[in-house]
Amino acid sequence: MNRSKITLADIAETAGVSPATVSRVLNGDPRVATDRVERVNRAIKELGYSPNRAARTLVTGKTGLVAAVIDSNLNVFSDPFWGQITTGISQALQEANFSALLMVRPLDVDDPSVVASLAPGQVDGAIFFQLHNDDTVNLLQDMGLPLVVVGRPEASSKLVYVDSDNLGGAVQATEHLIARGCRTVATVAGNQQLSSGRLRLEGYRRALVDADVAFDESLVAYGDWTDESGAAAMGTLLDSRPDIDGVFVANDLMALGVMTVLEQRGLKVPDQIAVVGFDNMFAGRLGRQQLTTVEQDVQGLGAKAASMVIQMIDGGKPSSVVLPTSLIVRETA
Amino acid sequence: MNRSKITLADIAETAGVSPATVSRVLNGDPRVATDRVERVNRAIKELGYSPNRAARTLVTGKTGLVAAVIDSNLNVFSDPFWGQITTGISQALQEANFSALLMVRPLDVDDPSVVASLAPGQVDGAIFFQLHNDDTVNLLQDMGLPLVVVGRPEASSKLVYVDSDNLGGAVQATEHLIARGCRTVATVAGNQQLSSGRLRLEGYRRALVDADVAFDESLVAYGDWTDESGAAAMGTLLDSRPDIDGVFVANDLMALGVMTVLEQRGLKVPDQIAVVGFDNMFAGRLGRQQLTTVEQDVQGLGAKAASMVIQMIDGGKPSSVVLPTSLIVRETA
DNA sequence: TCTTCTCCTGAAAGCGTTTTCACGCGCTCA
DNA sequence: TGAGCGCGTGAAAACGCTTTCAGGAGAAGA
Repeated sequence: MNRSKITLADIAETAGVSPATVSRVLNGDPRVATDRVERVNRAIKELGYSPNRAARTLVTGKTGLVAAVIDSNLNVFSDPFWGQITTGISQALQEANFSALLMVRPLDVDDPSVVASLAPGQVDGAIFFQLHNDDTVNLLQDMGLPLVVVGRPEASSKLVYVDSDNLGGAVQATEHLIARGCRTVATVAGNQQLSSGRLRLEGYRRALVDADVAFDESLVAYGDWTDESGAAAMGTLLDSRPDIDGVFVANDLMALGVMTVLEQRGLKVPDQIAVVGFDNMFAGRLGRQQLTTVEQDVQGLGAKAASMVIQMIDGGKPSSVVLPTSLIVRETA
Repeated sequence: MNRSKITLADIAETAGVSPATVSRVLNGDPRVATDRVERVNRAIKELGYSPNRAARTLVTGKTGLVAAVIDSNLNVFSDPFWGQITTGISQALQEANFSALLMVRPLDVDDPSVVASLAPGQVDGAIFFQLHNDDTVNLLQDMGLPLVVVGRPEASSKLVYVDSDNLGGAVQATEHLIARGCRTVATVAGNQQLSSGRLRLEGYRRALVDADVAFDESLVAYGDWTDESGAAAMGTLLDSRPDIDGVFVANDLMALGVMTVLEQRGLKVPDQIAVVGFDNMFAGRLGRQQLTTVEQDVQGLGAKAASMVIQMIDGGKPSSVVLPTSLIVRETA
């Protein structure tokens, strides 16, 4: 049970070879004679040895660590996707023998601590989540840190990102509503501080324009992604525009609120008013129906981000990626 | 911009002192003359130096890392709490100058890789999430790894854990139903593989017994935490026992399904049937009402786990903790 | 047979810190 | 005034690994 201190030297001794040889075996150097490889591996297994990361890092300069950085000012906390994304990241990193370092920090203040934690030599790369401002990230990039952003940075930014096709998904959703015959299509938009919120609204607008329908401000209401805010937004919308016969809701949680309001007002879904959500968060029914929604591959988002960062660490220059979304037609539209 | 290689030796040189002195300043050794401290700090700022973790780890033997380990066989992924817990952990660790290492791995197979990643010297401590089997964890504990479990391990286990008061919360919820006059209280239980599922069911049972109501198997249906399964369970329940006038649902997502079914069947909530959930996941309305539910402090759970692990790293022997839950009475019961 | 390669191996340097140890200095206390 | 003390400092060893370098043993070529 005293695994306390088994070093490479120990196993060199019991295997009767030099430390250098052990190191070579560990790193798969093909030049070592097979019988020695055998002896070394046996010794490793026997003594239950595992190499000391710190020592290895010290000489190679590679930490084997990739940081996943979340702006704590952002409430991604309660987002159910957060778990899936981190899972995607963690597993993809793991397969490439990296570990994920989790950092939930305020990014907007000029906090030197986050920069220090990510300075060269501390981690090999980093993945940032949808940020308010890019300053810190740009600084780190200039310092030579391989990094990718999950979500969409400012258009002018040079940052490499990976994102779901929020725009395309919103277009699909809205087109679907138009195609099924809705004449007055409204939207409950999400937080416009976030690129996902902006793009889903823009997709709605674009689909309308493409269908030669004028964009009408009075058909847009804003929520903050919560079910509550969705309900409130839908209420406002209906009060001013009772003629609405279709609504694209920027996420499923708000759609939950929307469905509730529609039921309270006795509006039949989808006959009187059709509803499309975004996220595919609920497998089951919302009110009387199953929600038609846009699905995104959240775990894939994380995995992609991880593989891109690894690519950059290996000296590659991957370009930004937008992952496709797909419309899942169920009962509400 | 060439932060590439600034070492302690560099700043020793520009400050005109020995490396040893710089190290002492870095570690707040009080014995260094104030003017030298001043000189050193100036040099540090000037050169933008930050100490190399690996080198430090190598000599001190402390990594400054705490692993957060999740069984990937478990689908905590989609659990919205996962984000909050990790946030709690990450922030609490950060305050104590530790970093969180995220590991999503299969724990039930005899995977040596997870043990190797957590062997002494790789991390200072670990936090495990509700596990199916304790073998790996016990092994690591025997190897001297400071660790705490989030969730409830087997009763016989020696593991230190932190958990919400699932039992107490369920008792509260059920008592509330009884107190408001429900005569036939059913429950939609969660996954019985998980301690939370078992304890919430047990709490329901205990509250009944305490109120001198016989526990009746036909009033129990099982779901798997999803809204779909909640709806199915409630349907089954009502088919066999139309006399039910109150139901404790083991989580809010299933309660969402339950509410839908009740509405479909035209049952008035809470007059004909009262509903209490668990988790306080939805701020808004479910169907026509706002859900009465049991709230747990998820982020606090993570923070507590982190502080306990730190305590253990510092040589302490914290005992297990059960965090209180509270009943939030709204409209459905 | 003697050189020249090739192949495998070990010795040793070095990665950037912390920490022990010893030293010199200026005091205080007999 | 001399012994002793505490304090601040630097030299150097150590942490566990990788990697360069050089050497020894054969094999191949002359």
